[in-house]
Amino acid sequence: MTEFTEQVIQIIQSIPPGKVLTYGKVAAMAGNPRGARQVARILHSMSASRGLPWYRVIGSRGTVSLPEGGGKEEQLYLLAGEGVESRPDGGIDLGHYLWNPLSFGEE
DNA sequence: AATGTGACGGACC
DNA sequence: TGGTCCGCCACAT
Repeated sequence: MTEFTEQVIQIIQSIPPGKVLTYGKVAAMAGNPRGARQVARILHSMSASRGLPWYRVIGSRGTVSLPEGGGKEEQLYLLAGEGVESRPDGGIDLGHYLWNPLSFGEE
């Protein structure tokens, strides 16, 4: 368990309902602006971990990376349940739902 | 030890 | 506006 991994998990758990973050943002906040793929890897690996709102993490353009039938619908459903409306094409309006961390930096 | 891959991102054409 | 290519990093073969 690296520090980066811990940070990523903390950050994801800190995302409030109704908001989302992109892989790149999470990676940057965790201290590695180039670690988007690692974030993805962690999510893929830790998705089993309960309490981890993996579905609040989406692509940099507000797109869900999961393929249809592979969890995409579930993710959109969960987000919709928190008020995050996705467009018919599955895209999400980042300008409206992207979480703007005011003061993150403890723990 | 070397090579290939991927829940990604950004630059280019 | 859309499709490709390249860079990054950890993990699996």
